[in-house]
Amino acid sequence: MDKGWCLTLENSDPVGFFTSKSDFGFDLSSRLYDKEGTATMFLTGREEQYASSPADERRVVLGEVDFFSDKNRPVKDMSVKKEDLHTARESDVNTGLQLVINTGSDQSTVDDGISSDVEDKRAKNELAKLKVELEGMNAENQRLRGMLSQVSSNYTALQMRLVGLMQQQKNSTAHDSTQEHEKKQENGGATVPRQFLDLGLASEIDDPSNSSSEEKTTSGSPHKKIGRAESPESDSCGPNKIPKLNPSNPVDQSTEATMKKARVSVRARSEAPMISDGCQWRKYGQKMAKGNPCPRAYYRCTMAVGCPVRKQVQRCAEDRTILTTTYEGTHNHPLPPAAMALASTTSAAASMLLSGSMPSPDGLINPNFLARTLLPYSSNMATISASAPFPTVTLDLTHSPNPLQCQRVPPTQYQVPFLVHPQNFASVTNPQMPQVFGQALVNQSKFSGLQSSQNNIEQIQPPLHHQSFTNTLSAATAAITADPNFSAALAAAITSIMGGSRPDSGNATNNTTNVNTSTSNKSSSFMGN
DNA sequence: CGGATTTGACCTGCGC
DNA sequence: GCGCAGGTCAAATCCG
Repeated sequence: MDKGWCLTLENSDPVGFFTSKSDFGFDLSSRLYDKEGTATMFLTGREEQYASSPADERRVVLGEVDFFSDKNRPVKDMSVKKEDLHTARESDVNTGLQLVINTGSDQSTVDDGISSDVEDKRAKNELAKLKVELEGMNAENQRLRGMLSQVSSNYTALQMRLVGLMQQQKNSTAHDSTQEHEKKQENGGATVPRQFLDLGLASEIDDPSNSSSEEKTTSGSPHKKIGRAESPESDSCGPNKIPKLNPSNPVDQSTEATMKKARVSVRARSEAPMISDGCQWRKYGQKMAKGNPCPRAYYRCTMAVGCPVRKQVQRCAEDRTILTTTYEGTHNHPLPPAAMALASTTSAAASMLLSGSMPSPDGLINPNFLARTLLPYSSNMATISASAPFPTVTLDLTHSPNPLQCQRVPPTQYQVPFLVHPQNFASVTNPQMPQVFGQALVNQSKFSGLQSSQNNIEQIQPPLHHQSFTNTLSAATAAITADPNFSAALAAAITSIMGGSRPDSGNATNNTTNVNTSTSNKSSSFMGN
């Protein structure tokens, strides 16, 4: 014999037996309403003993409880909107009366004064709480903005200083050497600082040689032919030149080559033919790529003479709203801080990818900075691949932003406002230079109304700094506050990759780690909440 | 007219 | 060595 609870309707036969009150499926402190919500029928629970065997129908009533007596009612006259419970509970007990159970539970709108007050108070409390949270986030937002701009300005200053130092070094070596020796000094000098400056500032070291070789190409007569064997790979950052000039250092050779090849790829949804990334680009080619009906366009940075940075833009074959932009090379010119954040991020990522370790301790591309700068994409995916032929960092921005971001950023046709929203000034990336984003939309005059001439750059800069940059930072910092976990995840991903394969060791194999904060991903175990 | 884009040709690297 | 695909060049063309 078992003891249990018998549920009965008022003045009717039992409708069910349960081993405990909780098994009723709803609060026993209930009354039943008809569809109109008027007539009530009390639920009554009786404690009974009954046979566990179905054959034995005998029951012994031990006691009967009216759950609606004042003594047992948990909240006096608490009632619940009938619709809620109708849907939720009607199936639990089939009374055959199409009754609606009123449990007196606390989840619902209210139709009497007391519960109304309680609900109001609770709502107000929650509202106040949210306000406090919002204020906190705003404060953090402001703080991060300040940090971001400070880092940007620090970087710019440091970069300019480095340029000056390099120029100085170049000049001093030039005076002391023969012409042939000069060349060696230039290139040799380039490799030394790079060793500790890593990718971000390495571009500056490349500058003299880059500029000189590029100037040969660009500043010369348009009809002057540069030997084909020389042109593409004879860029100072090209892998073929270094070994000749510095054959005694194979490590540097491979590093140079890898740096040249290191790429940062950004996938984003955009209707525009090209996402704005703060740089000025000139299209120099277009090619049909195998396996993709969409042509691949080739662009070269024209913000400075001889800037070796190039990018490829191609639409995804599967989803043509997705635009894949791949950057390669290092800028040889300072860029406005407008787009520093993300540029630094990808720079740091690429740097780590290439160096096989966390960024140099100079602080420019330290993990914290990486963290802050990558966070705008926190709800998206960063894929870092060391697969051949080039180590590539891919920022996949095609995933939906997380709810927080949705709330903070007005919806646009783009999913990633920070990157491709025309008004927010897209900021994309440079694989190696922590300063690429800036002057976005210089080439996107159809969005901004700005012209894309060199002369306008200066005109553009003030609004960049004061308006668009602010917008960008807003978006960035908003995203930062939205997901504080992403940076650590990315750093872990990079470290993970580096642990498995070092591109500069020449044994790059398929070794891809995904950092995905928006969807579950088996390969990113470090992103668990 | 000057700068940007287009486009066909050419070069290079890689796999077979 | 050959063919293919990716990447680049530069003359032609477009456009403001």
